[in-house]
Amino acid sequence: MSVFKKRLGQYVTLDDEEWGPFDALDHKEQVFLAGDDIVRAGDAIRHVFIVMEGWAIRYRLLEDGRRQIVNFMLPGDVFDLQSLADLKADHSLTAITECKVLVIASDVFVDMLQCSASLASAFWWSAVQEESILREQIVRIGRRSARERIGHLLLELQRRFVGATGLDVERLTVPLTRADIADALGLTPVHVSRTMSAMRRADLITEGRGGEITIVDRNKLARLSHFDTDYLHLKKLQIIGAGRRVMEPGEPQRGLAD
Amino acid sequence: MSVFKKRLGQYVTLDDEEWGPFDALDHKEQVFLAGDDIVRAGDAIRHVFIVMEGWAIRYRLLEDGRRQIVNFMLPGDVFDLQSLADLKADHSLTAITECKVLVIASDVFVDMLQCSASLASAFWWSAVQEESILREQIVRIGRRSARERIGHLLLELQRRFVGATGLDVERLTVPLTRADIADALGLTPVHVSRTMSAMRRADLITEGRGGEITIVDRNKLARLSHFDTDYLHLKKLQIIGAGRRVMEPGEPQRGLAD
DNA sequence: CGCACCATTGAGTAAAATCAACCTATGTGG
DNA sequence: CCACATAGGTTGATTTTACTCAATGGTGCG
Repeated sequence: MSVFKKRLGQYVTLDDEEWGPFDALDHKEQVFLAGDDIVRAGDAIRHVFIVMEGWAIRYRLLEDGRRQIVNFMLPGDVFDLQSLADLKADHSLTAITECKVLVIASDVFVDMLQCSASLASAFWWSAVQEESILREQIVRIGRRSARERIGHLLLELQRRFVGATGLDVERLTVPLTRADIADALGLTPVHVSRTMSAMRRADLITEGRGGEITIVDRNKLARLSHFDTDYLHLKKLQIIGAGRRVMEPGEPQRGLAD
Repeated sequence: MSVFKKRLGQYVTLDDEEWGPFDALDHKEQVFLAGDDIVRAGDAIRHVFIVMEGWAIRYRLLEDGRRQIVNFMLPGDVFDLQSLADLKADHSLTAITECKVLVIASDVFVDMLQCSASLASAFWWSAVQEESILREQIVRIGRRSARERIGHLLLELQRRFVGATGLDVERLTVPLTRADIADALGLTPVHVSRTMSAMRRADLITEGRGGEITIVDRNKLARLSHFDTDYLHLKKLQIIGAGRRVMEPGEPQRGLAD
């Protein structure tokens, strides 16, 4: 099953028939190399994109070169549903690793939403989750210390990655430079470097070759970063892997760092 | 005409017939006093709200009492379209002045959207604009100095207020304490006070009785704060008042601080 | 009047930024 | 295979920005 269906599956469970109108969509698949722009600020957007593989960033550049990364697009993420409103992009989207992306014309996409209430509901959840992630990003930057910001972001990325792939990995390969993390969290690369060094010394994370970050003790890091998954609006937890439990919809969820 | 229709009118122009399904909606009107909660974090949301009068804030509280205001709800603003996805609120909404609010059951609202493409498009724009305002808030907090943040926020609030009321006011009555501004911008009240004093001394703003803030030179403040209205996605400018010009849809817009 | 709430101001401190040097991998061309 | 360039990460010294703590004063209200 595609990462995309797995991701939406975190909110609703659709059977093959319900996926029908989606599977029948006229679409193309496009590959972007690391560094390629997917959407440029000012572009008229006429397509909906779904990330199948790779990571991308959504960011704004200020006149003087400062950059703010607004959020990260991971496998399974959908953007820009805002294109349905026929507007110009107010920010840019760039692949930071090689990305495989599904591209669907906005009008075709709208037709699909109108003919299937269950698909519309699933995509609506996706849009709501994205907005919720933006709000959490505001809280993270506005009211947390550097260490809390970094820990919180790592936990979010890890949790979102698990949601899309179903793989319960503590060891996440994060293709982000110190500058990327800094521009996402409102810090400088130097300070990110120092803070992450301190986090390594405090046994919160370890780092290996090529951006591989391991969260040593998820609960401890979650406590220190005040991370709580509520804002991701996950209705159930479906994890595939050795010795993992599978939760049913409706089963109450632990609040912290699951 | 209601502030609400005026606000959506910034994006689309609908005639009486097109507004029909909206006017026919079963709704109630509710008044909240300053300090009243409109939505509490954890509540199941089953209603769409439209602010007719007054100001409200959307915010999250951290465990240790820190507060982050995510955004401000002004007359004409619609929330929570996220209720259409049947989720629990991950944040709270509180009136900061007396608010008159239209309350519509989510399912009734969805029915209306489905029977009118032009209304659906108008509300979709409203949701897109809200998300765009969130992204700009991230940029503001993440990559701007205290003075830039305050100037930028004041300009946004002024512009949004003009959009909803049609009154081109330089003198905006902002019902916000220093603590509110601080919690919105990731600062402390003390620093907000100091920075705004400096802004008064620099003739960027003046302040009168009861939170009345006048933007002395909008263009100068916009330049200093790097404020640009693009992210508000306004298609046309309709201003009522002495000696004001009225722009037609399609007419190009100036980028700065209009 | 006395209380509550808010804004302001001063003094000292802390967190993060800046500037700059240096180190390590990786990749390139001779 | 080595010389060199590039990009990213780290570390030290110093400065800046914003925070903290604390006192003071105004305003509105019962």
